[in-house]
Amino acid sequence: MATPGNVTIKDVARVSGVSSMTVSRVINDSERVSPDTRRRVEQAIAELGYVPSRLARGLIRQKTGTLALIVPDVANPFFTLVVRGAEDVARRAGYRMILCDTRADLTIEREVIEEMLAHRVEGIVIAPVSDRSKGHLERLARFGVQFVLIDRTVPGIESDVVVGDSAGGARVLVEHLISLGHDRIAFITEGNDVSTARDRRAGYEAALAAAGLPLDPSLVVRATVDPRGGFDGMSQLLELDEPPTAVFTVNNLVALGAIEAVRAHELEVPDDIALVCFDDIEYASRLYPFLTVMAQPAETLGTLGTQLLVERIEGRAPEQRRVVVLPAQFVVRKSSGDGR
Amino acid sequence: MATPGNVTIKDVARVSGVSSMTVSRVINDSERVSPDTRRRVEQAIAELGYVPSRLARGLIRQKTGTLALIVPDVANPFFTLVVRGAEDVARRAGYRMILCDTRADLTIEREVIEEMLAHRVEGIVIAPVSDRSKGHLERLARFGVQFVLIDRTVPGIESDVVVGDSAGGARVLVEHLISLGHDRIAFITEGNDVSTARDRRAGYEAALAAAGLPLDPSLVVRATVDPRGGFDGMSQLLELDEPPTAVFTVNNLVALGAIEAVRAHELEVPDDIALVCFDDIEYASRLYPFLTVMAQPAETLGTLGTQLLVERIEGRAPEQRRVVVLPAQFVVRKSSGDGR
DNA sequence: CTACCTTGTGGTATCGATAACACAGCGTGT
DNA sequence: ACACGCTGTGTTATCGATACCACAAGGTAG
Repeated sequence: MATPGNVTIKDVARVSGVSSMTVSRVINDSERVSPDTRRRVEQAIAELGYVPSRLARGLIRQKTGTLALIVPDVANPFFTLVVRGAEDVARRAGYRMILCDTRADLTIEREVIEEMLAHRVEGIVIAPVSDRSKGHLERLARFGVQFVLIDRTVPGIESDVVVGDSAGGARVLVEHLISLGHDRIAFITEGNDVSTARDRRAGYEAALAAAGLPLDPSLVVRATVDPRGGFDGMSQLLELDEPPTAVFTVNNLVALGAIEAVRAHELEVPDDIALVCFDDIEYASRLYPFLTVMAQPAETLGTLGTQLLVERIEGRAPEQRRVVVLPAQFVVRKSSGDGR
Repeated sequence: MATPGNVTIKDVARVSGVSSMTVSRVINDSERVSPDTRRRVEQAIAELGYVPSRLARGLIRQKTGTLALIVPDVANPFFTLVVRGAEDVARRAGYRMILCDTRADLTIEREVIEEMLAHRVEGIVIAPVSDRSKGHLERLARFGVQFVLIDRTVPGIESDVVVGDSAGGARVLVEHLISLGHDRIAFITEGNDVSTARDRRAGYEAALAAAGLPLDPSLVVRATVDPRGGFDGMSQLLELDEPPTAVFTVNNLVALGAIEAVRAHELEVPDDIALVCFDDIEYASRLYPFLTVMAQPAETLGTLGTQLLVERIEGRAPEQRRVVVLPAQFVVRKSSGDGR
């Protein structure tokens, strides 16, 4: 049997005895079609299993109905929720969503952005790798493709933005540790060229300063944002002459690795080291409500980011850029301990 | 400044003083272009920021370089890994991947499949909602779109398939419970129209039969495959006159809910109820290695499924369908207890 | 009865790329 | 010197849809 993959509007036209323009009108629910004709055309469509090509339509209409979502790590439970939210809003708004995982690699990010330009996506929701993504983003702007930054800002890029309150959240977490009596509090973070890391560091420093605690540079260690980085970072801290009594990690995955390092040193969280971090791990917390976290509304970052994007694409957005800072939720569990 | 979004091959041709065919040849690395011409064209491309449209190219070439991945729940850590694997292989093979989340809803599945047909994706990797997806899949086949089933088979659909060993894995899990002395072992599962549920049930029954244990229908309860379903299912079991002493759940999310139900009844896993399930939860297990699971190679399902698909699209696959059953890894942790 | 509008439909150009073919210019073997 | 082949380039048709304009048939106003 013939594959209907190559059934075109002309085939439908021939079978139903009208021109392709009329078929097009039926497909697009345009007014000017007599009920009788419409019926005949619809029947032909059903018979032939015709599906209009979005390629051809996109080419002539100059819009594809496709968006892209670019994140650094889909397997991070935080971004997984972002993905779900974004995908859902896109579908409801009548758009398809292409997912790209950059693996936090600037080169891959550049490549996927080029790909998305070639695909003529109408807009992009992106959690950029770092400030160094600026070049790619400027290229997007020059190309005339709308985009919304989520989770991370990039200095010099004036697009719509949806982020969590990193500075405020970090401050609350660290103040919590201080209130429990800690005065040597470390921070395991990633490079300062990622806005969330920068902002969380600012919150960390602000909390220390407000409490009159000194800022000890040896307590701020830099790591990759995955369990391995957390492991290495925590190991480094534990080997200091005067190790910290509490640690704040820049995100959930780093915290997991950090805990593993603590255990590897035959110590325990929170008894020997108190721990707090950004971002919850939904399913882990259900099983074992252990980590004291600043839980960001991940799914909302995805949904809201996509909504702002769609509004802008459809010209329903104000000219002014919109910067949304979503509050995070402070969830106290065991890992921060009961104090010293 | 003009947005280069509408820079076409003709603009490049004009600027570099050649015909668009020559530009096309440069873009496609075809041989027959003099070094000098090539240089001029490349410079014009750079100057104008030209990016060839995949729409136009796809239309004329009759291929889009796009695949689709359709899963029932991207937020399930199992499928998250599938997504990562699939996305990665697709990118390396030079394809883009559109992600669709059906939320285990047959209607949404039908819609997204139609969308993907309209997009003229070259192939689809799909974890179908259930056996009732058969109609959609037949439509795909008739349309001439290649697809590979992952995680779940569908009776009557003879495509390439990559699944985990559900029957074998289930049997091992239940035998483990039996070896620990349990003889009232329950199974919380989903509808029998999902192949994994069916196969795991077969494994469950086989293990009981092999041990000479009776099959008590009241110990097999049906639930939705999420924590809520697990909670409800376990609650139902705990309220039996003679509750089970051990429970096998059809997947990880169901297990989480089941545990919550046990706790809600002021009982404990594994002391009061032993628990085993399919599918690990990577980050949860790192934090708290608690669940005894049959860990499927989720990322491999994604990578291998996509590889098979690409091979088939590119005509490098044998005519014969390929059915790959990947072994799962049995990981004993605490939730199954030390026996009675 | 004529001018004009509305309705339903068709014809043709077009979106941006490539396939298929054509062809000019030059080198080469005999 | 001629047929032939190769190199580099251009011309035209085409992919599948829609925009835009044209137009016939019938209704309505004056």
